[in-house]
Amino acid sequence: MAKRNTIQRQLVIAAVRFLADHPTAEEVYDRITMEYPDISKGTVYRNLNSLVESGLLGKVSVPSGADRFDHILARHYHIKCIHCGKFMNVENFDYFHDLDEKVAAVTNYRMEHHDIVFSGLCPDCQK
Amino acid sequence: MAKRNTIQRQLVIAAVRFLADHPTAEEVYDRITMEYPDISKGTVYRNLNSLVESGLLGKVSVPSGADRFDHILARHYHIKCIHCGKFMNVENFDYFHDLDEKVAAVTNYRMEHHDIVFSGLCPDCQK
DNA sequence: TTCTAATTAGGAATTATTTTTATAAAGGAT
DNA sequence: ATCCTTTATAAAAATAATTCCTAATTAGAA
Repeated sequence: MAKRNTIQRQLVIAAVRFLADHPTAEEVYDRITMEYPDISKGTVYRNLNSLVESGLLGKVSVPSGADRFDHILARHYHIKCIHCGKFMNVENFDYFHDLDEKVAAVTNYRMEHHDIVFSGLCPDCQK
Repeated sequence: MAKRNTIQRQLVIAAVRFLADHPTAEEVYDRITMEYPDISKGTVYRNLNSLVESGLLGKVSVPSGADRFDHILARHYHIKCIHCGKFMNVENFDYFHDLDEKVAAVTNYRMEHHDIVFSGLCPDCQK
């Protein structure tokens, strides 16, 4: 039987798209409960992970923090400010499409993807 | 005042070196309690993070799992098997020393470092 | 449609991970 | 030795994520 397109599933994906900037599961939950207070946190977590498995959302593992979810599916990298914790996309920087292949050659893994997280001081925090 | 080199601190760093392959805080704690059962988990966490701040250990944020600690200080990348969860270093692959600089140029961050985690099927799990 | 079986949600509890807090103890400086 | 600061312990709290059971919902068959 196929995956069911429940109201909760729609709410989860809509919330991630609305929040846009890599919300955590908690932030997605908070957003949804504003208009649909009866959803349970377990449901949000379950749907987030299910949507990631289906390839409809991305998931980013963040240093010192909860996992974040991404509505942008095109491959890209992330950057985190070591002072204020701000987490965002690296814009104007090309994805290394051949990197997986290169590392596959030296590791003998069947490569799926790679993640890069940069850490540094954001312009605001440099002041 | 300088950092004190306590027994617990020595035990923590020795355990990470002994375990070698990116133990989690829990694994470090388990290892130490085999010979020194009175150490508390809070102490292990505190010392691990303190050693990371001092630059004596590395810390790696792992997709879907607890943070891992690394006794190798030379910059390198990591790879995780999406099937068995095995986590290891990428050997024979050069670190991109100029990558931080390039991304700093497009983001205006004062860059500190970057982490790359590859995900794929390890040779064993391909069978 | 209506029925049926499988999936999913709800709600709470549980597990996992990490940090904090309130003492107590210990090391270094004076 | 005395003072001051750092660190340890132990427990609790905070944070993050998953699991369990039952009831409700949904997709697809009839």
